[in-house]
Amino acid sequence: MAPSTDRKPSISERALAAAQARPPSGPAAGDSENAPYLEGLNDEQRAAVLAVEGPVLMLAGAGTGKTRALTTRLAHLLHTGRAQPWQILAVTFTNKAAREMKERIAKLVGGDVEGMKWLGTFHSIGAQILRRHAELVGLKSNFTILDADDQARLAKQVIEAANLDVKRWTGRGLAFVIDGWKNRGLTPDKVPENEAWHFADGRGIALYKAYQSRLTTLNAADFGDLLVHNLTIFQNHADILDEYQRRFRYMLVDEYQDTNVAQYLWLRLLAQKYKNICCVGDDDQSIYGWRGAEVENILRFEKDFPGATVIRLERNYRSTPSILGAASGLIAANSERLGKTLWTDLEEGEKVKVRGVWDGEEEARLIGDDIESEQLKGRSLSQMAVLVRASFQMRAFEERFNTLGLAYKVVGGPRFYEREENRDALAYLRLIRSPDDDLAFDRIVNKPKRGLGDKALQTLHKIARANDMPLMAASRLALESNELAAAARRSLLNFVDTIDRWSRDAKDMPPADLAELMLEESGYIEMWKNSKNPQAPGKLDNLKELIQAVSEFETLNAYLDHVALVSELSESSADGQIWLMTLHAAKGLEFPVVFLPGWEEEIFPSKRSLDEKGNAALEEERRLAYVGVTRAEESCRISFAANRQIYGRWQAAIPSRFIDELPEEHVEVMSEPGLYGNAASSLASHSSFEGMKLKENDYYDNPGWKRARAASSRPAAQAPLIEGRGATVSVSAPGKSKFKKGQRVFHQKFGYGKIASIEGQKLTVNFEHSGPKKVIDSFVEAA
DNA sequence: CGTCGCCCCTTTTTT
DNA sequence: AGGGGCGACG
Repeated sequence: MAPSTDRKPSISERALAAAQARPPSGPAAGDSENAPYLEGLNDEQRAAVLAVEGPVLMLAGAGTGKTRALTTRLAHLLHTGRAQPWQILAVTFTNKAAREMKERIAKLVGGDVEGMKWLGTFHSIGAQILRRHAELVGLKSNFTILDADDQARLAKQVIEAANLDVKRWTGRGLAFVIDGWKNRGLTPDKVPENEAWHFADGRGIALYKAYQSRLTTLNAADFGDLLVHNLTIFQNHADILDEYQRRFRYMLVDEYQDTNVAQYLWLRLLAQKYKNICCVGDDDQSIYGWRGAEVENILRFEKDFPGATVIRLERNYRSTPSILGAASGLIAANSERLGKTLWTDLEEGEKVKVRGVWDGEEEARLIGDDIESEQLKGRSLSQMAVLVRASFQMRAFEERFNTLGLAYKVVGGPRFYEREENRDALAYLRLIRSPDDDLAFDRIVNKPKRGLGDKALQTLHKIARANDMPLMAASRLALESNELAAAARRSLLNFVDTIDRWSRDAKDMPPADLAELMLEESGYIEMWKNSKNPQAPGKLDNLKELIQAVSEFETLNAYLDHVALVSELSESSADGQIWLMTLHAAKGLEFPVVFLPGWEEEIFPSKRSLDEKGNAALEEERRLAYVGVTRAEESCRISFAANRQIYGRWQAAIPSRFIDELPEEHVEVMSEPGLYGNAASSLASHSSFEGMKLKENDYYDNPGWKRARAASSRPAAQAPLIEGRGATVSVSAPGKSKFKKGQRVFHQKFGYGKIASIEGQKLTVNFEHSGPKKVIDSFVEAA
């Protein structure tokens, strides 16, 4: 693929020229357009580095060397003395991105990035600022940061307190609605009246208020608060805003397409003074709309910052033309785009492979086989990744990899700190740091059992509510009254005293020692040692690991903040391990070989996105597919299964519409490897491609296909077929079924059933054993 | 007070 | 399929 002739280099070239023409301004001691770190950058990247003054929007396609341009830009700012490390605000979206940026800058400028204390995620920087001014929003600086679980728990309490039906109105539901408001920067007083109906028949805003007031009592902030409180402080205290505006001479924002309104407002406030803000993003990779991200932010940048320099990075260094072509064809189906033309000089390479399989197990087996054969060809495991839509899809692969003895590494899998024992341990630590943390108190006051059961707890809650005080304080009050039974009182006294003692210990003890002491003395470790729960040994191991993690921090505060904001153990190196992760987690990464399983309707695109009205959600799914394909450098292998187990039930699956959208010229349809010799396989897939322009529903009628699955040990006569765009298959195209309503049919997985309705080739069949299901007609035969 | 068993929901995606 | 929540029992 060659650069198209009508690209518009003019903007970036102009920017480059302008940047070069501008005499070094400010204390630009070593300013130079020939600095060594600029070597090897292309013109656009260079422009992005050198256009330091004023607003800059960098539209960077996948694999165009965005991070390189970005980190070089930072190095340039530092190197030329335009800014001290602490005068630069650099925000990323994920911890991973922040870490990577730090490392790369360190390489460029040598070691000294520690001074860059304002490089981090929105949330970590928001938390940092909030700690300094917490009292202005009614918190203490040692406030607790709640995670999603605590948040839902608290929301549930609020719902209960309002005497609403907890079954009908869940804590998670309320937390979700409140999150939505916070994502838009709305405090309870700013939520439009008519949105009260978003929850509990019009009580939404009142509940939001109650929730916030509970948070204040608990001395806690949820994720959304970290930014919204910042906004409140900035808006109410001009002097503080001014201080930060002055501090941040240069601002840099990564993944700008993923920012939500609150983040946008936050950035705009901070940038008002110098307007040296550089936002980097790619509208085609916006995949966090569900979390409140607004692509509009990127689309209106030039309006917000008039005179902004816009630079496009369109030269892709990562993927082969086939992969790029497939991805471009796919994303072209979206309507709301700024539009970009990626190009590359790399060699053609292999086509994107698409493979249909019988079910999820077979898919995992074949991918496992592929991985092993790549390994035999000398590819290391860490060069390969399996990217799934949702984490429940990982299990099949983990099982298969375990069977094969392949080392794999899950990114963003079950979270370490979400496990029961670790959350308990953290609750102990949290209570030491912030005695007002009722959620922590509730969690561990009777764990291990201390004879403080429901009865006692209810009394404590009652006292706490009556006096509007935290449970810890209520406990002290209760000890001076007669409201508790004697045994409970003794036990509570002991508990409170112990907490007090630990709090004193905490002052002059390394946090890891404290953690160990607490877990021992509280009897918590003992509790698991005595437990006959089969998972107990593992839990004890996790607790050890947790103490180990604490030991990497100097203060308890630092550790707890880290846990709240990072929520993962530091990653072990992935040498010699296959990567297994969600598509979301894969953003920003690249791998020579990428497997994309599960491309089926209702999985990918997800059911939820299909249920949504309008096509915004569907377009986001498509962007996610685009992200997936563009992770691949050399080989991209998509697969789909005809049957999938979901919620423990077998479902017939339909190939994803995204498969149809891949341009034919970049796709190769594969049959099942291992069933063919290599030569035969490529022959089969080639001839199939030609021969495959069969009648529409022949794809599933293809006897080879069917046979392959009936007896998967027997070579299929012909590859499963998929045609390119247009003529396809078509699962989605209307066709006529050869069956009649009411007819009795047989399906290999579901057995016998009667056809209830027919819609094109999609049948709804009432199976005798497995109930009503939708299946493709070619999967059943007349019975 | 603790254990058993039934029923419900779950599966997006992350800070 | 699996886990959590809740009610019924010991």
